[in-house]
Amino acid sequence: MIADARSRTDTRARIQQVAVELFTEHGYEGTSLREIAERLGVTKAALYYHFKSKEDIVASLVQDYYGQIDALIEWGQAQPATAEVRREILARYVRIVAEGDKAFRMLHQNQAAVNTLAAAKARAPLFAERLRFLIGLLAGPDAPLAERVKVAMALGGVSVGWMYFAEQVPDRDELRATVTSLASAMLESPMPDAT
Amino acid sequence: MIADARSRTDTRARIQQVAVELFTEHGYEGTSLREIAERLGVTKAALYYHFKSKEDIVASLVQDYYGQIDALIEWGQAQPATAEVRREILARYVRIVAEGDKAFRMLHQNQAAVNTLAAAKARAPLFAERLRFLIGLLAGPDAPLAERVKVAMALGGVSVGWMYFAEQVPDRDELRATVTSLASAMLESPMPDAT
DNA sequence: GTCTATAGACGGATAGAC
DNA sequence: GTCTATCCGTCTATAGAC
Repeated sequence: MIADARSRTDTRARIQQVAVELFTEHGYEGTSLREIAERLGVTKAALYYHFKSKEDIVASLVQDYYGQIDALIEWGQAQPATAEVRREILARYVRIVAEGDKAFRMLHQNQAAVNTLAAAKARAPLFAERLRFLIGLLAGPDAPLAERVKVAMALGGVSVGWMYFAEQVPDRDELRATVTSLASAMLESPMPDAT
Repeated sequence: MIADARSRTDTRARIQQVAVELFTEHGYEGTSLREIAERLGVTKAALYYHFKSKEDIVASLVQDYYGQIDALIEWGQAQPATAEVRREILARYVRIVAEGDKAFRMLHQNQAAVNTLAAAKARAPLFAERLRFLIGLLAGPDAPLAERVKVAMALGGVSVGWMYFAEQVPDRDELRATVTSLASAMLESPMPDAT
């Protein structure tokens, strides 16, 4: 554990990390490879050794993140559809959001740009597609509309609740527990009467 | 009501409308003025008669939309802090989201780009700032963290719940009622025990 | 694995005619 | 109020030396 702890070829990981920061700050299209290279203290050309294009950088981030969501969906589909499983799916979802934090925020703040990049390759709006599966798992595939809306709102609440408070809270684990139990409570609450 | 119903100088409004569409599809930075002009059947230069810059176009959209939110916040601050007022604030918020629909989605999907544009002018991240005020109104300014998280989640749920279902639902008014009553129920529900 | 240098394209913005 | 023409900057990406 001495001398030049980073090195080897974690350069790739450092590029990803800086890219997340800058894409979050200035947006994907608003960030040039020059900026990324400068913050890393290398030149643009060096980036092209590790990634074949700018799009490839963001694609690697998308894959890392959505891979976790997809794994959760697969796991959920293999479980029985009980209330307890649903609670567990939700808890795991919150954990993914909480740990993927920075990448998650970046993707959220660049949905338009990221979706069009993805749309060029595969036919699938990223967020909406995953949300659809998660709603299916948590509400049952042919639950009435109001139930599905409730589930979507609970999941949306998780994103906003986490992202708004994560940076300003002393104890992130406590926040995670709070968000999880609030979202669970919403899932399990009966439908209110229409106003 | 005959002949050439659009004309006069609603060109400005048409530019805004097309801009919302394209910024949503390809992102703000991913959309060129050439594309906007082409879809309108005019040239780039024509746009500059109506807006002094590309940034100015998005600024006009931001102002239209956030002006409504700001008006709601002002109204709320002038009301007594009763449960009924809170329900009304929430109902009005949902109405703004539902009516501002397209602009709202565009702003959401371009947060990174839009925030940096705004940050250059005034020191204020747009979304976070408004959210802060709304949370203050709905939870009380020095409510405990968990309460504020609950409120943030309810508001976030409104955005996601509306945006995900708005395009695929037969009756938007019914969706609005559903979203409103679900969010209200969440606001008024007691805090669950931590898991 | 990182550099210098440059190709090649496209962007926002302006000038000035009509 | 819209057009043609053009300027100038920046960007992604590549070639080729070290």
